[in-house]
Amino acid sequence: MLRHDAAIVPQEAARAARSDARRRQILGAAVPLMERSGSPAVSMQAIADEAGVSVGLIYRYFASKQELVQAVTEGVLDEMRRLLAEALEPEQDPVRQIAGAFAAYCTVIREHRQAVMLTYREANTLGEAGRGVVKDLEIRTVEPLRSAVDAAVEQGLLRPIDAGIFSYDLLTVAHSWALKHWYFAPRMTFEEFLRGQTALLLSTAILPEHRDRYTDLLGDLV
Amino acid sequence: MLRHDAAIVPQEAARAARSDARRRQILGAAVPLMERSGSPAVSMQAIADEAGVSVGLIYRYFASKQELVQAVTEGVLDEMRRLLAEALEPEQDPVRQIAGAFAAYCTVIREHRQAVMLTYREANTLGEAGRGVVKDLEIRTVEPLRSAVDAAVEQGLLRPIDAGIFSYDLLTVAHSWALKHWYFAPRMTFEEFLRGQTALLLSTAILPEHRDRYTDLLGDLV
Amino acid sequence: MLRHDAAIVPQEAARAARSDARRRQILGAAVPLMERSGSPAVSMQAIADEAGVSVGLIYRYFASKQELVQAVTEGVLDEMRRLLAEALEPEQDPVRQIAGAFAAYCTVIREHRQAVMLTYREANTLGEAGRGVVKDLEIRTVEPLRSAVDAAVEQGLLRPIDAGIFSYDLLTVAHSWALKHWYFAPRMTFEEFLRGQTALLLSTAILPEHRDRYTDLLGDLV
Amino acid sequence: MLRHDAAIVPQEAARAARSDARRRQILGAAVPLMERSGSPAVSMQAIADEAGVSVGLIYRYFASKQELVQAVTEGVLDEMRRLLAEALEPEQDPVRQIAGAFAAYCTVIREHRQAVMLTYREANTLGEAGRGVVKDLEIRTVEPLRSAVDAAVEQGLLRPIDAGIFSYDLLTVAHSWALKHWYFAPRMTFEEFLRGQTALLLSTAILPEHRDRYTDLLGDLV
DNA sequence: AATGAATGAGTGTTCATTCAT
DNA sequence: TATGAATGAACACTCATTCAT
Repeated sequence: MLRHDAAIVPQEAARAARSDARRRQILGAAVPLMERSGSPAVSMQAIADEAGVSVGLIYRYFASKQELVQAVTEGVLDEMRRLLAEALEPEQDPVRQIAGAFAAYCTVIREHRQAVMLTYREANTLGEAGRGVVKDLEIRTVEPLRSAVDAAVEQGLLRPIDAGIFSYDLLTVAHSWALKHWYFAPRMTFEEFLRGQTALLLSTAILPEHRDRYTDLLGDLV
Repeated sequence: MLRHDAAIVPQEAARAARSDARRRQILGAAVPLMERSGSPAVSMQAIADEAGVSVGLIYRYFASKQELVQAVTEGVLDEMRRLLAEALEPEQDPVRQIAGAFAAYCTVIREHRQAVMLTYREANTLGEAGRGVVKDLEIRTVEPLRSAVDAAVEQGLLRPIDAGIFSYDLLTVAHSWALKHWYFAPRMTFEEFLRGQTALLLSTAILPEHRDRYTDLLGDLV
Repeated sequence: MLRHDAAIVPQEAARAARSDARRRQILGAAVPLMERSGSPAVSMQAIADEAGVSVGLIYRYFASKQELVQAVTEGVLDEMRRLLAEALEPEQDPVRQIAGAFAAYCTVIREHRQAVMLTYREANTLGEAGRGVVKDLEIRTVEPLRSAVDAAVEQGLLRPIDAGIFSYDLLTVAHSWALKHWYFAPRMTFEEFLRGQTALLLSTAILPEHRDRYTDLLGDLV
Repeated sequence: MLRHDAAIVPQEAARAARSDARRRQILGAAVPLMERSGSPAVSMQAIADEAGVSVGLIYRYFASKQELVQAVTEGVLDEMRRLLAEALEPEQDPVRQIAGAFAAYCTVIREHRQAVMLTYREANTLGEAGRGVVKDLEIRTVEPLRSAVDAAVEQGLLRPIDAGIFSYDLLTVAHSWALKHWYFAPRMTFEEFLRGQTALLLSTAILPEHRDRYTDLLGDLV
């Protein structure tokens, strides 16, 4: 019996691995297409062609187009969250943690503008369940930022602002490099955007008596 | 000849007026449908039914669905701009002008959440030309805010912040009541959102020596 | 107002007439195809081609394939009923009425073997509602036969047989010229089938004292 | 060589036995599915799942779905024939043989209504060859009935009726408990159906001078 | 100016069949 | 022998667009 199991289990593991690879292959084809044109404009045939598989095979891995769109959106959001978590650098000072996280967000968003726009576009076409997942993922994404803000307030570095509002504003403004790219990009470089927004938003929050410690972040707005 | 002209011109004017009424009738049917479901999910037949006209007639006023979607989007944006302009109250103090404009934006957005989301959704499906119009309209929308910021900086009430960035951040944050409604709405009332955001964003910018004059706007964050 | 109505009503009547003609055109194409191959084997495209219209147009007149199949089946059954009613000759003697109706049934069935088989095949693929209509039509079809049997029993010409069973047996046996055509056709002519079955089934029922009056129907079986 | 053969032959027999078991396993899964829904509505995957084998394996035993449908139909017909042969009780009197066979037919049909309907439905979708087998099986099925009728006629118990017609009518009427179940079932019990039809059909055929011997069969219709 | 019948290309989805393992 | 992943043609159905009236 043990031998039997020993023979079976790796076989099943191999199958699961192949199956996972297929899913990734299909999603990998679908993501850029949907980033470019939005899910309604992308046909299953186009995805199949891009992935180099047949239409029928997609339906072996995703029950419907709706489910595929859902998986694409969640995948993109999860990837964003992962990248953001990864981009965070360890930092003792909570204010510098906030600034670092904001910079990390902006940098990742700069590299994945299409992905950000996809999440805004598709979030509304998803069903109720799908929307729930999207929300959860976004809240988990903001989490590091939020806890840094909480810590900074607790340590008396920031005014007693609402961490929920402030961290979401930071995320929203970071997203605006993608959503309002046509506005910002012709007017400033990404670095100027990042520096300007950091100064603008942080100068809000830092208590006057601690500003001197963050002149590098606040620039002209000390 | 003169008489002829005299007879024709009003006739043409009447025709133009009727034509305009038809356009508005069709757009008036299309807007709520597309706000609810997004343009790809709304068929020309559905719009015709809603408007009480035939499909064929729509094509007499809009060359294609694409063009109708464009007109819907522009119409919504223009309506937003108009409403915002209208909501602005005359105000001498530029800082209070900013606060007033932001409050006006938020209030209008609160009443037209679907419209805001439509502009984000459709903006990316429009062609290059369409996108240009959208951008122009948005810039014209921010204009009152921007010039108030400029004036406030000039009068030495605000730090020397970039008016372009700051006014766009204000717009973006106002939009977030629509875009992130699922996040904010369960956590606070609209009034709390408005008061909190106003204090948060303005406290950034107002120079310390002038803060006392705006304690009503800054709340706990003076 | 009257003049207005006078202008409108014929217009609508004309439209209804055209619409009816279209329905008939589509059904006229669908019926022989489905008689030949059964509804699942006939594609909407094939029906459209046969009718010389586009697929889309079919859906203007029938909401779904299911509904079209239903209409085809009902149409065939109704046509059968109509033909049978038409083939009935006025006849005083109820026994001769029965024989005449049976002969009429067989004759119509002989000309529409495919149609009979279609009704047997499709009846089971129809939904509950559809099945109801089929049953009603069949019961209405047997009605003339049934009332003739009732009359004959009442007048003491037949034994006290169950008219419901007997008339349905007559229908079933008439159908068997279509359903078991491969069996009967090589063994006898249609006339032999008709004469044989009439004698066989009627000799059952006629009371001995009246048999002499029907020697022409009973043949060797008097 | 002999030893080789001796080793091979049982091996081949074992293989054939296994192969037969597989066929039965697959058919056993396909029959109820197709009885319920008709062959076009049953996918090969569904049959494989029901049988607990893979799709591929089905194709090792049946060259195509068509062939499987054929085998299912033949299997059902053959099973019907077997059951009917089995249900026949030894009986000296040919008239009682006829009545017994008819009762046996009706009883088996009552238990296998779906199977009967399947044979009517599928018979027309089979190819020419398939139809041939179906016919042969049906003729073999009627055979006991037919020879009983022949014997009864020869012994002077029945009028000189055509045994081919009469035995087929008996089969057809027996089938009508399945085909017209919606009509008969709400109007009478199965026992009433059987008794009524037996009396009705036999009273046709039995010569007057012998009727007294069969009052139990003829009921009111003696 | 206005209608809506008509088109047909295109969509998402299914499923009989094959074949590498 | 047995699997089930993979194929792709076919299906029912939709809808932007046209055009005779």
